[in-house]
Amino acid sequence: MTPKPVVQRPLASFDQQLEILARGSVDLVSPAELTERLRGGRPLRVKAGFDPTAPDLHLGHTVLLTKMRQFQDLGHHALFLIGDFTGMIGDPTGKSATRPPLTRDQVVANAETYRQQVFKVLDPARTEVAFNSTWFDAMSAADMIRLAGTHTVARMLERDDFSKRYRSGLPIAIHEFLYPLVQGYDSVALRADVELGGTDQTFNLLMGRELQRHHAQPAQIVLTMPLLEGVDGVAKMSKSLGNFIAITDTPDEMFGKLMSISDALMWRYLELLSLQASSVIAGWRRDVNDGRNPREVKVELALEIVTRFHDAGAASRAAEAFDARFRRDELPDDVPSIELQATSGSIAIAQAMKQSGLVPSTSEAYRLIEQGAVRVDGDRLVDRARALSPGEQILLQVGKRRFARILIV
RNA sequence: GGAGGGGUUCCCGAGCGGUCAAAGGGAUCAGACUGUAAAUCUGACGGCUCUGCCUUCGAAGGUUCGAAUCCUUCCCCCUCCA
Repeated sequence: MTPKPVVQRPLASFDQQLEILARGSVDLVSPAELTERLRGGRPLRVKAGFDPTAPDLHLGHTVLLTKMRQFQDLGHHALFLIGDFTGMIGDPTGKSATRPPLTRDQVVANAETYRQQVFKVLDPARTEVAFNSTWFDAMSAADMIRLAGTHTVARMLERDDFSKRYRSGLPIAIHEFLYPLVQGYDSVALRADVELGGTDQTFNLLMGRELQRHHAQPAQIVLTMPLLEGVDGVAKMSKSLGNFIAITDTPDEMFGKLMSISDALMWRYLELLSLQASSVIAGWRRDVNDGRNPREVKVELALEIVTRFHDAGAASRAAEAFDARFRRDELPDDVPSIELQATSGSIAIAQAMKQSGLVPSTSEAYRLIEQGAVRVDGDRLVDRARALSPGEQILLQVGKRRFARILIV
């Protein structure tokens, strides 16, 4: 049987499409079903749910968005679902206490922030933003009970988190059992063909399949993506660990952070964040094996990501600024100028460092001076008692990244 | 309700009357080396008016020349039994 190429942008064979869509994924249930649905030629409805809190996205969140974008580039339709109703339950992770429900205004404000950030990755023309309160607010208590009646406690206890808690005698509130059902019902309401999620979502995603079957819909394909490691390469990227690259980071910050990741992590980032074809990335890998400096590949990655969240001009400027500063040891062009008052005739250098915000304490300042980390007008400072007099103007540098022009008045 | 164990500097974790600003590891910062990579080496890692002084070891009192270390009360965690 010859598939008719009726997908809107039939760039690739179905096998190639499958390869693109499965790239980086942990689980795909199932490849055969996905291929079959791709062959159907209809743009697929690809759903991913997002928490109505935490609208400050970092690259970890964009793994799913990037995957959605890959679907879009093959002609499919993204369903960006904001779980404002689900937020009342809070995903049962067992670690945090029940979250306080957000107000309507907060949800609306967060949704707007999402909109601004998310469309750096997604194609707005092929994206539908939905709120699950739309259908759940309209649901009666009787409807909810019917929904709850579709599954058993035993079935719910299959979920890893629930079974662990049950076994160790930790509490599971009744409403937590509703979470997978609610999320699964979203797929029914949206008539999702595919749902994307992190590996921690597997149970909930599979629940969608069952509920769709229950409602006489074809079961959605489930695609889970791994959690992205942070810039330290160890823990998952998270705001609280400080190992994140925010999508609102400035071009310079973003470029610099990407250049600082390890070579091993670079390949991971390319696989999960880059829209480059796998064949291109494989080529780079061969080049590096043949002796090409991995740094050059990292520059490609940094350029692509900065371009995505800012633009190509910003990316090349960031690359240039990075080279100037770290390869040619030039000064950054945004050195802050600070005026300091010499209250008693002069001001000690350690004091100036603290007051200008270059160090948190004078103790820290003295330590850094003793370690040779401080430069005044480009020369290493050795005299820890160096005093600055009114009228004096110096360029102060602490380590490789902290700079200030100080004027004493 | 009963029995026991514990709260130490960002995190883990030693110390159990003076030699303790407090071992060791992690994280972090700085220097060296580099591709601001990794790895490695070196050093630092409470504060200050900085070669000395001041404040920390759950909280408040007390004993002592001297307490993170002993006593009292209080607060909070954990384990076992009921």
